Amino acid sequence: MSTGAGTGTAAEDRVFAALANATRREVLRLLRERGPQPVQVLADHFDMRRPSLSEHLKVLREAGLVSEQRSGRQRIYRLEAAPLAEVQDWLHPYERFWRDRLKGLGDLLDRLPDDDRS
Amino acid sequence: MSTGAGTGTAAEDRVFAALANATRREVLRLLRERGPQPVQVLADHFDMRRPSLSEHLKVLREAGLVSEQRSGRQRIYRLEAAPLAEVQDWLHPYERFWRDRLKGLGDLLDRLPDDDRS
DNA sequence: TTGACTGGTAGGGAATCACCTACCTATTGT
DNA sequence: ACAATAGGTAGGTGATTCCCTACCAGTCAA
Repeated sequence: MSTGAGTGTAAEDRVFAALANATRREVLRLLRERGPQPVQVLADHFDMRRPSLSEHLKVLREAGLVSEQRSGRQRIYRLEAAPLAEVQDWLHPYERFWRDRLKGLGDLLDRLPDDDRS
Repeated sequence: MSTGAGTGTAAEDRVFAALANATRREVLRLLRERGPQPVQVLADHFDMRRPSLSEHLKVLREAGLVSEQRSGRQRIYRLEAAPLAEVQDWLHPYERFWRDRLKGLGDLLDRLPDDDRS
């Protein structure tokens, strides 16, 4: 609980809300695939005015998904993946549901709670 | 790509949008921990009128995250975890970013694109 | 210092969201 | 048939989202 990871609070909410928008997910993909980039380069990929992208970047920043580093008059945005690790943590308890289902015994487990063994 | 998984389309959008709401995430948790349940039992856990919960269930249904099975006058909702597997697939290419960062060589990788090796 | 450039903030508008109160349908029990 | 129960749909409202057009602040180059 050092970083407040996976507690199900406001931080979690901000991350999921940030990921709810396709433009913002695309920004994350660009930063992942092309490395850190200034705003304008990012903006070239979208059919959208720059101020709108700036607001998306703000949402991502407040969710901790990107960081900015000033370099002259540019702001270089960089992917910060740590909150995505928390999403994976959130996802983890669901994993056996799709795994088990693939093995064909999902129906049995679906009818059973899982908190007995937690 | 058989089920249209992870293509970055409307289906993906519906799943992320569904997960953006804390009430809906809580519904998923309840279905996971307690197994399939009728609407009313789910509704007891929320400070919200039943019609509102019904709409949340509709969003979850249209995202493929729950299914309903009619049993008399009840509707039993069940967790459908397959779309969450797609979220995990979406998450996967980001994984090395938080892993590598933990090892202290994140800065190097952050500055490099990753699509060369894809 | 003036002008170009980068990128954020202010404020507004249309659309969507999340809730509500009615109301409707279907099923079950008497 | 009638009343009660389960749960969805209709329609309305305030808040939030996502976009826009100005406009402002900081940096660099002449």
